[in-house]
Amino acid sequence: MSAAERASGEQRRQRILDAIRALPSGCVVSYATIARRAGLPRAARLVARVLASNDDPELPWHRVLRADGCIAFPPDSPAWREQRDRLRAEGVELRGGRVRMRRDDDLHRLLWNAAD
DNA sequence: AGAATGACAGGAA
DNA sequence: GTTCCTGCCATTC
Repeated sequence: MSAAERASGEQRRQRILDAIRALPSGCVVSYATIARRAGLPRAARLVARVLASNDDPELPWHRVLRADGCIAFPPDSPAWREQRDRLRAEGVELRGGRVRMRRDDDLHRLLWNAAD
């Protein structure tokens, strides 16, 4: 088990927030990718919890999507539209209700893994 | 203490 | 491509 996986709840939360803050504008990744980046490869749901309880307005939460490219909120809900708008403002378009991110996700994972 | 819940994932069918 | 099912982590009933 890695050091990150042995970390306390608060430490895990900070690692996850750091991983999200590292996302550049226009870059979208999945919850699982953030979890991996935080050293917690099985904690995708924890990432969701952390985001749900986040209060930092500077956090680029809108760059985190489900693995299938869908926005995690209920379709057409206020939160869903807000996330779509924020993404669109960064040049990320939704096609058929989802973002084309197969390649991107893999690319960023590879870049991050390569950097580790 | 056990069950239910949620901004989830990955493999199977 | 899809939907379905099982596994995950932590919190809340």
